[in-house]
Amino acid sequence: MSTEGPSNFIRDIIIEDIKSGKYGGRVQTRFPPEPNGYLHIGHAKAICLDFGLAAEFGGKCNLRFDDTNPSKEETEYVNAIMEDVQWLGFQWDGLYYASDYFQQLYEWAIQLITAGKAYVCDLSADEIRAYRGTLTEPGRESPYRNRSVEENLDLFERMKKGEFPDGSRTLRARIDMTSPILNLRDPVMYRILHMDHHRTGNEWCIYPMYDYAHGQSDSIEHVTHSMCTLEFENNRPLYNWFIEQLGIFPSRQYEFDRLALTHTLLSKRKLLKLVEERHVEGWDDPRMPTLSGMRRRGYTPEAIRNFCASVGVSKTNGITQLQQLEYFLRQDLNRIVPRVMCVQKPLRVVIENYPDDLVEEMEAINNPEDSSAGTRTIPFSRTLYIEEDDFREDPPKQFYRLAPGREVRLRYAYLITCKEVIKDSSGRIVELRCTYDPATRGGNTPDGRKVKSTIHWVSAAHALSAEVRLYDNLFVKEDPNDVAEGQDFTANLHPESLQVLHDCKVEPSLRDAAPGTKYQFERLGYYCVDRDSGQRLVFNRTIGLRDTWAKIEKRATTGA
RNA sequence: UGGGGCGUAGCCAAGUGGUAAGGCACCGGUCUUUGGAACCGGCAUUCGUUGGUUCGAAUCCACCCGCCCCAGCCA
Repeated sequence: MSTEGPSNFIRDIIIEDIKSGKYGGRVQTRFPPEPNGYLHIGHAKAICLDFGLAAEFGGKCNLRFDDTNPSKEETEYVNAIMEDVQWLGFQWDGLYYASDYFQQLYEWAIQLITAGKAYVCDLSADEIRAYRGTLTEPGRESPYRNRSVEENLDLFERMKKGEFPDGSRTLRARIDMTSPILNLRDPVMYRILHMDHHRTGNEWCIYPMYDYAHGQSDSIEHVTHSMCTLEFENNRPLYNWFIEQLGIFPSRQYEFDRLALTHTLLSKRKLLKLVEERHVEGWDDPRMPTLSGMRRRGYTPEAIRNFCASVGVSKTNGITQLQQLEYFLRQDLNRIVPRVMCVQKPLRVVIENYPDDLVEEMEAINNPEDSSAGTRTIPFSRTLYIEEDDFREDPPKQFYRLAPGREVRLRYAYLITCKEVIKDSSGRIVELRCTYDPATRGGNTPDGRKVKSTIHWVSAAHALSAEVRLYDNLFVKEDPNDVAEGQDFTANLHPESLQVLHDCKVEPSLRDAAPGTKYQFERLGYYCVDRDSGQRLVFNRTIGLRDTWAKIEKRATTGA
């Protein structure tokens, strides 16, 4: 057991519990998603906590699907969730479903009815709401609250048998209609729903509510520490009430703050709207904050886990800046991903004094952060492509890339000097005529001369064409929900969150790059091969490199 | 005077009576065949406010202010 390193209040509680011998030093947690949608980065924080704490203290963590509402749940989501949890790097001990417990829950309901702690109520949904009272006024007791145990037992059994239509009756806990805690004002335990369930089919037509299922499910699994997000603080009294009335294993619930990120939406309802209204291409669109979207974008599980660890666990409603996530992404990618050259916006360069028929293989380092990654060779020839942004006919101050008369280094190749700029009839620069210094092969300068810039390139005759998809934040504003009256978050959608470049040039070593493979395009950023890639190469930009020049240039144009 | 939570730097966050960790961002600098990475340095006399207790308060007490959650037969 480790008690070193950054802690948090839940971890501290666990350490205390182990020390005091509560639960015999055992730690059992669970991650309990409802299979009604895809997992996103917010869930990743919960997963890291649930699985991470169990692992740290030699405990176990179950994956339990909270599938108590058949109207929203599907097997497709169950499978996607399992895939995402494993991709993130975690393996559950037990795999369970709340629906596994339907029979036990039903028997416990009968036990509560028998004890006079639950009753069948014939009030409609509207009536129940009216009887519940308000935040400041107490509720009123249902006229059905004092039915006899026998009648309740009979009615509940008939509810189960399917004798009544949806919505006609509910089973309610008999607690206190005047409680200041709204959840305790005779909460509904069961509702009638004649609907197929993704696992139990038509076996049941009454389904337990979250509050009646969750705590008992934890208890059945002997969960010691049940973590959930802050909005469930209000449910804790009820969670405890059922466990106490039933006299079952005392699981305890602890609430922590939900993850929130700038420029990002993490509400299943809103993400669903983005998908349905085709603002994105699907749940795994690389701009989505879903784990499947992030995976396709090129995120690594390690980066996400490190990020989750960095934001900590507390009870404050904070909004973490996206840059913090991006930092951990770059950090991980930087040390594991091979470098390669890609020219996104090609500008032709002809080396006038380089032999027309010569092709040299230049040796390049695959990953300067990892010497075991070795080297590869890249063909060099007379006609090349360089990045359009790496040349300025009239270079501004502090721009030290290529310009007329200026010398720069071609990465791993030669030093070249720009002699002439060729334009088309419209004045657009179409080609640069340069000369190279044969003594600088590999980019070395035997005379010790310095050049201020090294730029990337690709041999025109050897380059492969590729499509590159550049992604930006899906939302322009930090808070996507910050909109004018009458608008919704879609008003904040970034019109250029996806930009497709169709004729990028990549070095030939990328010919057979398989989908999912990650690279750093030198000086540009991190990219990965999209699943759309085939005979035609398609890359997703995961994240750009930090760009100091862009910052300088922006500062200059903004007029600082 | 409904209940439950939370306020420490631009953001996240340690800290639980002994004189404000760390990370992101930002700003300098070193180094560099990626304007990347790495490295060095800077960045809260003050912890929502106001009082009080104390030799000593972000930590204890009181009041006030602000924000979040709860009135689904959703989870």
